[in-house]
Formats: sequence, C-alpha cells, structure tokens
Amino acid sequence: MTKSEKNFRISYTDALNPSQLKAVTCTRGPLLVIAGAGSGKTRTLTFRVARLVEEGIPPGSILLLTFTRKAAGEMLKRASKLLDERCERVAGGTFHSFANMVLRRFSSRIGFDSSFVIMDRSDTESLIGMLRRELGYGKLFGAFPKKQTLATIFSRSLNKSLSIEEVILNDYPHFEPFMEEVLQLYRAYGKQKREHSFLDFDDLLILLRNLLAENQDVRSSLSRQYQYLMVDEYQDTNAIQAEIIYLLAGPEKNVMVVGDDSQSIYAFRGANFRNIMEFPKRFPGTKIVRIEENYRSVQPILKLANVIIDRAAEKYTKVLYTRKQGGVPPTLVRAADENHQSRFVVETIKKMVRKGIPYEQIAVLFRAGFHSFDLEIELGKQGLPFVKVGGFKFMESAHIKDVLAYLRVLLTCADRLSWYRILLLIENIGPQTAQKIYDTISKKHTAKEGINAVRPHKSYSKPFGRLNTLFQKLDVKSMSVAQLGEVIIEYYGPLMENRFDDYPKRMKDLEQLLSIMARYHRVDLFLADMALEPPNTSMDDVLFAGSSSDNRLTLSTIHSAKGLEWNSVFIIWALDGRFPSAHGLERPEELEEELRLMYVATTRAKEYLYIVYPMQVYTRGLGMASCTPSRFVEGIPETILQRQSFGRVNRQRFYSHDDHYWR
DNA sequence: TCACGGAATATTTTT
DNA sequence: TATTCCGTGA
Repeated sequence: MTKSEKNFRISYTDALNPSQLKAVTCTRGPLLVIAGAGSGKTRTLTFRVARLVEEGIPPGSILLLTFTRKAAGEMLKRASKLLDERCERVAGGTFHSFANMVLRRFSSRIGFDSSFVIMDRSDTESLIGMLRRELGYGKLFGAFPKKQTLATIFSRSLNKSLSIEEVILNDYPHFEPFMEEVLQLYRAYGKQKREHSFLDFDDLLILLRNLLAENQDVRSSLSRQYQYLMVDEYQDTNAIQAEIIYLLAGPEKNVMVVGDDSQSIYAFRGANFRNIMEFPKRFPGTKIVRIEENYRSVQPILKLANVIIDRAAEKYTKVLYTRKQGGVPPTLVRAADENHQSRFVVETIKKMVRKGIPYEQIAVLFRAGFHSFDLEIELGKQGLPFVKVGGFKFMESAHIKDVLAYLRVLLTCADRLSWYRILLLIENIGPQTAQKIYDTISKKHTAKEGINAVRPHKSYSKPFGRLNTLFQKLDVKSMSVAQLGEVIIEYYGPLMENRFDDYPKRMKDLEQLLSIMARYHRVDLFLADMALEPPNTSMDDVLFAGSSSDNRLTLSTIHSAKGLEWNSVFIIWALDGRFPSAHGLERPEELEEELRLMYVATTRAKEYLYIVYPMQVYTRGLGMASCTPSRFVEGIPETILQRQSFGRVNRQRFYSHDDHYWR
C-alpha cells in the first residue's frame, strides 16, 4: 500500500466488508476472487478500479474484461461517480471487442487488412451454407449436417480446443461417415474467410492468442501498456481466453480474476469453469479471496438456491448466507396448461404492481427464447409493458442485415456474402446470375466501379439501373454514416415493401437503426460494433403504446439475465424436457450445467420468487400430454418451496392455496 | 435460370 | 416453425 488508508478520498473500509476490502486493496500480483451470487461482485470490481486509479496508476494501463461491453461501460461509469472521470479512461470491454481492437492495430502481423469484417453467427452460417451447396454435399446419401450444425461443430472445435474429428466423434457420432466431407468444408470455409478478410467470433480469439504467442515484441508492448488486468465472469472463459490472459500478463503479474464456479453456464460455448481452479497453478503465488455474504436475496430464497445447488454432483465450495431478515418461501405453481401459466404470471404481476412494486423490478425468466411466446401475447392483450432480452435479435433480422450489406460492400468490394444479399433482392436474379455478376464486380476495387462494369441482362436491367444509381450516390469519404444509411434506406424501402408484408414495423426498425448510425463517424467501426455488441432487444417488443421506456417488466432468457437482479422473479416452463432441456438429459455434464442455470435463475430474485410449470402441454403429434415438473425443484419440502395451483384440468378445479401476499 | 410450393426434418443458451 | 431440398411451370 502506497499511502495510509486515511489519505484516500474514498473510505474503502466503511464501504466494503472485510473480504471485499481485501479484494479491492490487494492490487499487486495475481488474485483470484470467488464471489457468490449477489455478493457485491460488481461493487467490488468498481471500487477496485477506483482504488487503482487513486493509487496513481494511469487509467490507460488498466484493462477490465467483462462478459458484455455494457457491463464494462456501467462499471466504469460507476467508478467515475465514486472517484472522478479518470475512471472512464480505463480500457474495458469483452474479450472479443478487445481482440478486435488489437487485431486492427496489428493487422499486418496476422496477414489481414485492417478493415477486416467481423462475421456474426448468421454470416458464418450463410457462408457455410453457400459452400455446402457449392460442394454438393447436401445431396449426399443420408443426412449431411446442416449449415447451422456445421457452424456449431466448427466453433466448438476451436472453443474447446478439440479437433473437428474429436467433436464429431464425441457429440455427433452419426455424422462419422461424412468426416472427410466435413473437413473439406472446414478447409474451404477457412480459405474463403482468408480471401475475403472475414473474421468470425472464434477467429478473433484464436488470432489474438496466436499474435501474442508468436510475436514477442507485440506481447511485451501490450503487457507494458496494460499492467493491471481484471477479468469478470472468469468461470465462463474458455481455454483460449485463459491463455490470452496468461500471455498478456506482464512480469508483475497484476492479474485479478473474479468468478463463481457454481454460476458457470456457458460450457456449450467452450467455457470451462475449471479455469478458476487452474488459475493459481498458472500464476504461482495467487492470493485467494472468497466473498460469500449475499446482499441481494431474503433468506428463504437463498435457502432454496442452496438446496438446488446442493443437488449438483460437483461439490461447490461455498454456501451463501445473508443477514437480511424476513421474506416468504418461494412458490412452485402448477398451472393447468401453457396459457394458464401465462395468465398466472400476468395476474400476479398485476397484483404486485397494485401493491407498489414497479414494473422494472419484475422479471420473467425462461430457458429458451421461444418459451415466452404465449406470455408475450397475454401481456399484449392485457396491456402490460415489457421488454424482451435475449432470444432472437434485432440485428439478425433480415431487413437490418440487408441494409448493413450495402455498407459492407462499400468497405470490402470482395464481400461475396453481402453482394449476394443485395443482388438476390432484385427480381429475376437468382444464385446463378448473382454469381456471374459478382465475378465481374469483384475484379474491380470499389463497389462503384464494380457495379458500373456489369452489363445487365434485359430481364433485370431496370431494377439493376436503380442499384447502379444508388452506388454512384454513395461515397464513404464525403458522407456521414447516417447519411449513407438514409440513402440506402431510400433505395431499400420499396424492395422491403415488396418482400415483407409487415413492412411498416420493419420500417420503424430501420429508423431505429438510423439513430444508432448517427452516433458513429466511421463505417468500419459501426459495422464492427453491430457484430460485436448488437442491441439485444427488438424495438417492436413493446406492445404497449405510450409506455415510458424505463418502466417495463423484463422477459429474459436466463443466460441474458446473468449478473442482473429484480425484486420479483418468475421462472416459467420449469418442466422436465424444457428445463432441463431434453437435450441435456443424457449427458451428466450437460445436466449439471442446467442445474447451475436453475441456480442462477433463482438467485436473481431479491424478495419474491415463483417457479411455474404447466401440467399439460400441447406437443405436435401427441396432442395434449401430461408433464412432470423439473427434477430440479421436485421433492423439495413445502417449508422451503410452497405449492400452489392455478386453473382447472379435466373439469376438476384445482384446489388452490390462498394467495397469501397479494390479496 | 428463376420462382414457388410441397414435403421432410429437427427444435437451446451467446460473443 | 424455419430450413432445406426437390419438382414443376414459366
């Protein structure tokens, strides 16, 4: 410690509990912080940033890596409020956005142009789909994996550091006969990316690791620049990310990682919570701090959470406790069917709101994006304002991607994927014609020249003329991002009208996109951001006219709810087969992850928690089928998880406990 | 060569 | 429910 405590502007000893304080003041050397749910992890990180800055460390030499860029931004903002605006100059973001920045700076070292394009998941799939078709593998005898599956296999191979062969043998043994073809396709995909200067999400990580591992000068330059590393959500990093941290750490090894092994929910993406256990081995002399006191939830909720996580085969090392008094046990609600489940949630929320709980303090959580469809309809009918997070994405909808395609070809004339998008929108141009036109265009260096060189066939010459006019107007150098957007939308509007019958709704999305564009002054940075951190809520999700943007309840996948908290939480579809999802039932490690997911969901609630499941579900083929509640919440004593019913089944009304607190 | 319709098939979570 | 493949007609 460079100064005595009283010389600091912030009184750390008053603001933090002893273990938090230890995590904050231990600023030198490797440090592992195990922080339970609701234990003030964000607070700890925030104070630690302020502390480092107060100790006189230049903000620019602190790097804070988090799971979303939003999380990093908020922490730095909070730190600024605590101390001063110096904290805003701390470098923060996700591994992917950090990689993006570094790789652009050192692009020549990795053999790429600095204006490389980042492919999101759907770009990746389209490109794979294109190659799959070209190579003719779709027509092979038997079922060749689809583009989506192929993308998953490729990604898993990198993120879990396994070969393609291993992934197929482990997870997709039924594709073993196609091993050679899949490998062929994988090589073609890699070649295509290199030729087009495309990087997918996984390339960002791999190339950053390779850059650091193979270029000693780059490595030491970066570790001199970032002398203090902080990594949030360490349980959800994979082997490559752990290696990046290792390579980035300078001789001082000022590396702090924070995580909670019982909240690891991204193994499907290659995350390995054992990274936490291995951290002290990689960094000898690591200090370990545990933060176990929970400030979020009332005791009855923690009790249930502890019972749930206790069912895990893996024994986690901490038990949450709280000094918060009061609270009522969470409730397991049996609803007659899916619609009753929705209606129960809506009814209860109405009662809560009447009692003074604001909408923004209420959330409904579920395993998968589509689980909320019926509820969304019900909320719309009743006029309750909500916002949906996770699941399908604004940025991935066709009309948004279409508009981005015009911008992308302005930067990279060789972007075949985007040219296909653009050309296929024109009547009478199909894949064959698009390829021919692309061949002509890609010989030129700019989109303007390229499109001018095309001699269109009569059948589409008129609409093609419009496209040509568009590209003569577009000029990256003299126009702002928003101006480019406006001209593009002017061209695209009529095409969209033709293509989609929900044209007005999509037009609103485009207006929204324009207002986002107005915040950027460089097209390449705008495009990179849209791929790395797309706005993850769709604008038309607000079914309630005139609701203010801040007073809405939240519908969210559990994955997207990570790190967040609400006064009242509903978990719906707590059915075996849905949650845990049928997918993971056979594999013990996947089932284990589902259990941790349930644990994460329950620990989001501060005061009230309902776990709801429908008794009967309509499934295609079977009609109405009875269901069993999730194994994660079955057989828990009523003193910990009380029971309630809602609706009627087979003409017999359920008995229902009195609705204790919302009457 | 394009557009469209029918049939078959697989269905999670995210940077 | 969306994707993908295949057949048919223009």
